[in-house]
Amino acid sequence: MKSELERLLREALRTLVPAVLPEPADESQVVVERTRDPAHGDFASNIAMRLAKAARKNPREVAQAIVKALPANQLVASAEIAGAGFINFRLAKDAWFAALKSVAAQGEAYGRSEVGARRKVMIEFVSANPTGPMHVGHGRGAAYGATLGNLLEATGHDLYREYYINDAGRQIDILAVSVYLRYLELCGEPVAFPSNGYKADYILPVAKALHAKRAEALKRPAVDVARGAPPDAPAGDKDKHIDGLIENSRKLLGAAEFDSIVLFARDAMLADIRNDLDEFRVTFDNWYSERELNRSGAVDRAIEALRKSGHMYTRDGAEWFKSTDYGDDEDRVVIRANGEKTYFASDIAYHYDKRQRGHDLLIDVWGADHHGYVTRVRGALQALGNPGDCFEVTLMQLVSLFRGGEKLSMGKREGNFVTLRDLRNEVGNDACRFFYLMRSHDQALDFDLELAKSRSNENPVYYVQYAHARVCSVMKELAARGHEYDAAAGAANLAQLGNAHEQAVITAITRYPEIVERAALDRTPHTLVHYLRDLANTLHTYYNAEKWIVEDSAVRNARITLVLAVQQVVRNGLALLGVSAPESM
RNA sequence: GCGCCCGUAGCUCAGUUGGAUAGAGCACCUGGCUUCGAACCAGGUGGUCGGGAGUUCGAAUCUCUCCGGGCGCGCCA
Repeated sequence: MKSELERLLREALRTLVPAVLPEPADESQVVVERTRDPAHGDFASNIAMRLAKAARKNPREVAQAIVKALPANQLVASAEIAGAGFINFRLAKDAWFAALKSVAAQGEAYGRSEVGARRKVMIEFVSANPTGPMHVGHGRGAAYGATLGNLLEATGHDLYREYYINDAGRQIDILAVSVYLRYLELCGEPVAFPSNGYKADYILPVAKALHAKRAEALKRPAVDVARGAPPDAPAGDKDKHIDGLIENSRKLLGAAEFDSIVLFARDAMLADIRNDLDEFRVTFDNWYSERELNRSGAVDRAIEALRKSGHMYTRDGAEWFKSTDYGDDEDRVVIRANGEKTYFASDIAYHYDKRQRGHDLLIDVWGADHHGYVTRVRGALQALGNPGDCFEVTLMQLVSLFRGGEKLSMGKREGNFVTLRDLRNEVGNDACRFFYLMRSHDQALDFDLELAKSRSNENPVYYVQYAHARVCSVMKELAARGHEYDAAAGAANLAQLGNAHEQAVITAITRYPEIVERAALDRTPHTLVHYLRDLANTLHTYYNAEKWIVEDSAVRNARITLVLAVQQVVRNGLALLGVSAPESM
């Protein structure tokens, strides 16, 4: 539910519409919105224009009829026509004070709602390949997904957060063989390292741990490992080199033993990722393994179900999903001519499985470079009998790193990328999350390390946090001067709040529930960030304009009530963002 | 070539289910601490909303077209 104020106003207008118009009116035409500029009124509505359009009437006459019919009451103090079809409402003070009191009454729950109607939503995000540490691009998805999750939870959705582990297929084999080759070096059996293997520093500790655990048990002659996989393979044939090494290793060790290296390497990478995310205040209800998905037979079952749907066919020895039936540019291979299943097959099964587990809405947070996959995954879900709108993807645009204005190229294999952990250590978790969330997800993000580090004091996160700390500070000062805050007296004397600054503050506070709702439903956490900045601004302005700790106890308690409400909202908002609300800075 | 994202103040960005005079931050200029923390506040300079055409009472927002930038178009994952 939106704010109480809007609900009441909407209701009042809804009863009016039939009185103004003889024809029954569509409820969607009852539009009540906040004005950007409070000078226009507390609420504004362009209902007159919409109704006039629907009924082919003169907008001005409609507006006049509405204003005339709307009785001045406890809610609305005045209504006037302004602009093209706008009606500006001035709300009665009682309405404002009721809203203000509800902040104190609800505390941490202020801003929460049930618009989600307990809909079961799964959000899957990050899902970085466990082939190395997370980089700054993953950090954006992590911050976004975690906060969107918080928002959905706060708005009454039954939320489930999941991380999909890509631990099947070629990439994880390459990780394993990279670790194994380093392990062989430690055994005194060096093998020429493939150019497209993972040769970054983080591989070595894993190899050492493996060596510590298994000693020389996995040692095989270098010549055998390298046999038929010449490192001098011609350019463009890099894959042959590493594929040969993988195949030889698997043969020499046996499939089970090679798999144990795969799992060992995977778990080491996952432990690091998990720890990184924990520190970044990003948590999941479940970590779902692609490997297990395969093992359980879920992939085969999904493919079988897809065959029965009649949207599969064979061509050139491969099996294809007819995704063009669902708006894709071309059909997609599910089972290759060599009998192996594609990554797409896993994805079909995984998303099918999510639905089978009872989630109504699947939200995936992907990098924008995967946008081409949305249609085919949705198509597969539809072919399997699901509604198309049960699947939603938020695409995160690229994060580019700059150092002193110079763009850094990043390659995971080479390991010359800046990790999320490095970034967090340099900038801090709070600033990091705030910075990631400041921009719309479909806006490319340029992250300048020098700027983020050297000027972290100018990061807007401090501006918002300062508002919170400032109220804490005033409360300390209040006690130091021998006053005690009397909440009952504050609530009883809200009528003392009347100046323009106080009105602006109250207006900002009452907008909060609407902001949270919109941010959740539109999947736009950045709007909450901007709101908090605005809210902090109104508080700082108020602080500089008026003394809060005054001799008159009625005024003093009323003002303290107001600023404590702001503090509560700041705290609630920052909590959704995963940013701390410090008592002092 | 096709698909998606973007183009708004000097810089970084909000605003885009069509609505009032297009807004912030940074930078720049002016002013405010013997008075609850100046990590703050007040005021000011700064705009062909990439160009053009269209739709209508009304377009930064919708349509078309052109220009510029990014990403993706595999029987890889």
